[in-house]
Amino acid sequence: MEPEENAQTYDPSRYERPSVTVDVVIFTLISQELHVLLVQRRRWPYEGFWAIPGGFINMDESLEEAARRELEEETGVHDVYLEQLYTFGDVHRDPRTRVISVAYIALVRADAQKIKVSEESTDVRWWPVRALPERLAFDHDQVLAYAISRLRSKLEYTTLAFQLLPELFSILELKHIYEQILGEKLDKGNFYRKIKESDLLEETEHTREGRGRPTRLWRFRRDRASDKQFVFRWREDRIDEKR
Amino acid sequence: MEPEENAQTYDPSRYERPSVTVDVVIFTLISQELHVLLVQRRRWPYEGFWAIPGGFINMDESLEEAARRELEEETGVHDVYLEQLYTFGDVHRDPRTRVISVAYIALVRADAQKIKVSEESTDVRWWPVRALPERLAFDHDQVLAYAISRLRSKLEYTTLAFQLLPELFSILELKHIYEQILGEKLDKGNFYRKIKESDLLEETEHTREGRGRPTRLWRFRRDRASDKQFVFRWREDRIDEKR
DNA sequence: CATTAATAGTGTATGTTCTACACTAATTGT
DNA sequence: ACAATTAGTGTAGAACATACACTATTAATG
Repeated sequence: MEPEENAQTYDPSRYERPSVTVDVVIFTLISQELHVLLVQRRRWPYEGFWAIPGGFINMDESLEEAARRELEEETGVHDVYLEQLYTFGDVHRDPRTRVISVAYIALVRADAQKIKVSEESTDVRWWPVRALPERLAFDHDQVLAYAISRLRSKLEYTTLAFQLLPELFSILELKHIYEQILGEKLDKGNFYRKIKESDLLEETEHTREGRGRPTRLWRFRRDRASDKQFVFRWREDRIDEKR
Repeated sequence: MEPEENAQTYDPSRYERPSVTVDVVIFTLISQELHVLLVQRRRWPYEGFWAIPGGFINMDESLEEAARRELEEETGVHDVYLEQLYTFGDVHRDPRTRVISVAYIALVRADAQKIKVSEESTDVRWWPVRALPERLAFDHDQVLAYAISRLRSKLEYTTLAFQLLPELFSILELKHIYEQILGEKLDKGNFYRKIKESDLLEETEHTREGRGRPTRLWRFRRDRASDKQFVFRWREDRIDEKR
């Protein structure tokens, strides 16, 4: 922000500039498993390799606007959770030219599976995080690994988990997600108490009927918790183990 | 990373490019108080305003290399803690042209006060975080606020505070740093107990004599805690306020 | 040599939160 | 009626946090 300005007038053309792209790591939950959206490259470099979707930034849009645009181009979905992850800028990460990539994480709701990823199309696919392609294009292995680790740790002390759930869900489903992510069983009674105290859920009239008492469905109250704010956390000491 | 490539050959010049700068928010402790290094602008825009030091990225250096270069240019110091903070890219944050800034945080050790900031020079100064200039240049108020908040929250679950301390320090000095950054008084007794339990400190034979009982000096045990790992935390509920 | 000032701790009562587990309640299909 | 399933409540004990009073050690000062 304070370049060596020796000239009287600022002349940006004096400086050679890198390209700037925005890449978006898009997560969703498909049948209780975490998936990520990848696209297959059709030309050099890394032809045939899978890559994180992204594109050049336009001069008239902010970084986040660019990320949302990419996201909507790829999935047709808007109104999703979006967060800046990290900026990758190694000199030779793209063999064509100097490219700096601002990476974002997006969480797409499970019920928003209207996602326009056609089954036939071979070049855009949801990949389960547990079984990813061997080697991604560019430095995208690194980007994706970082995105996953960030997601895991943030799920433990933010309300991010709600962003992955469908609009309506039961408390036991919510508990199940937490158990999946934390890798341990949680006490049912304590879970009910905590989630109620947190005041994060809004009761709905909807139920889902089955064998026994109908499942009551709830909705996440966005107004009660911006994602910047901690509200709900399990096993505080687990926070210890990361970052 | 996957621009719309319709041409057979990739031609980067088709895209108009933003400038990319790296800004470094440099913190240190001066007489037990947290300070940040700012530079005063000498020309339009924001002439006379204080700004976070930074500069354009060169085509042959990575982001982190650029940050280290800036850091050394400003302070003459290397071997410091450096961490990427966030990338700021609003369209009109710089009135001259489109500028995207990758911001870093640097923590400079207190005993490294060989820092070449001359007292006479009016245009580079350490500012106490408790008494910053009213309004910084560009969006640097926002950048600095974010840096401080990140520093605060990371302090609570990492061993970052030790990066600010000299090689040898007393327990009360350590407590003082925590108080500075957290902005609240801590209980002496509880502090002693916790820091002892944590097993993070190594006793040394050194003391510093003064009026009363000599101050015992300690050393941080790097082996016991990488900064990625939680080890020491105060007031867990404060974690709420971040990210 | 007593006093003072500073660091370096210990003790403990009280309150808050976590944890485990037993228990009750509601609703529906069979 | 009863089995199955979701939906809770109650509670004792453990663990942890907080506040504050107290003791101990050492060296400079007069």
